[in-house]
Amino acid sequence: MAPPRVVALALDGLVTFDLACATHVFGRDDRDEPQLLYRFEVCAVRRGRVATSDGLVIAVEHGLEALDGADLVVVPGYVPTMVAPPARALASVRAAHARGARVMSICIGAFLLAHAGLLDGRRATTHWAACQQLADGFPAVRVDPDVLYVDEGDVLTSAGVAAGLDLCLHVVRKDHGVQAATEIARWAVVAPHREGGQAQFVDTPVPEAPSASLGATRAWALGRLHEPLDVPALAAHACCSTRTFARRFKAETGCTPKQWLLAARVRRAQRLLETTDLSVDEVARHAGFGNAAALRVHFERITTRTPSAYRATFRGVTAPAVISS
DNA sequence: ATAATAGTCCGCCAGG
DNA sequence: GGCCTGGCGGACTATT
Repeated sequence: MAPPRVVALALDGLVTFDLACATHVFGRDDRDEPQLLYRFEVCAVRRGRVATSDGLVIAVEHGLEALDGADLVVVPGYVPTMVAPPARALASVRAAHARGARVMSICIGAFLLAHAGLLDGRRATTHWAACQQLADGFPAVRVDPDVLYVDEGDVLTSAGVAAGLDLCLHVVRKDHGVQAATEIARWAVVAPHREGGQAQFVDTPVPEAPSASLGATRAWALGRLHEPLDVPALAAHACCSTRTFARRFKAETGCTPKQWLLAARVRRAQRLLETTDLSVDEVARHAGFGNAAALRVHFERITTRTPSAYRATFRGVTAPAVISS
């Protein structure tokens, strides 16, 4: 099976960083890779130079016809947002979507999807500072300002700037499994997984000194996911009450301790399904679930697949790789 | 598949 | 007064 073809649409006024997120995740050829995960191209309304909002000028090799063969269209942010992009660009993106391609936006790239009508009736997000404008300008869009990204299946949107990376990694995770996504994340030196539902505002987005944060407790928990961890145990490790622990945890990570733990356990299970032949029940126990039924509930909620379907999709198809964390 | 039980979350509030 | 902590009750969620 040929790797999915990813085409990013570079509009005038493009936010360079947004395009770079996609380039870095989908277009990398900077390490030994036994099989290419994606074919990646950049296109513009017409082949040639595109001026970015940052003052850089980039040379783009393809025109809109590149979208015709895309499996995934990536729309980076651009300014100004409320001016309708060229009709030909909108038509090409709409046509790609109608043909069955997935369409994703990074940051304020969501406005192009909105102008194209692809967000009507759908849940979507964008940079927190632009959410109000998106909601006002496009009343049919259900704007969620409190998440890092929204996956509506064929249409995906992400919040500001770096959340675009999270969405790109989310796509890799869905297409190629957690193992491949984790390896890319490690290469890019970003956190391997932030939940899409995580709040855009966390009180301490910049890491504090380790002694002041709960990072050590999270790391401790990741090392013993197979044990029956509960919130009192985590709080004890962090040397504070459960109430204070839960409050700090949410302030730092944007999600509650139990939900974080469940997500971490599902990720562990995903990796075991990809890399071992353990039965689903054994995987469940290794990942800290009491039995396969308990695993299934959360596995399906988070990945929208059953454990065995997940294994059938990914077992053996990801690049052989060093196991991390 | 369901219901009973145990665990989690969060607003509220008092105390330091 | 402003800020953080942690105990409590009741709604909600997970587990078996």
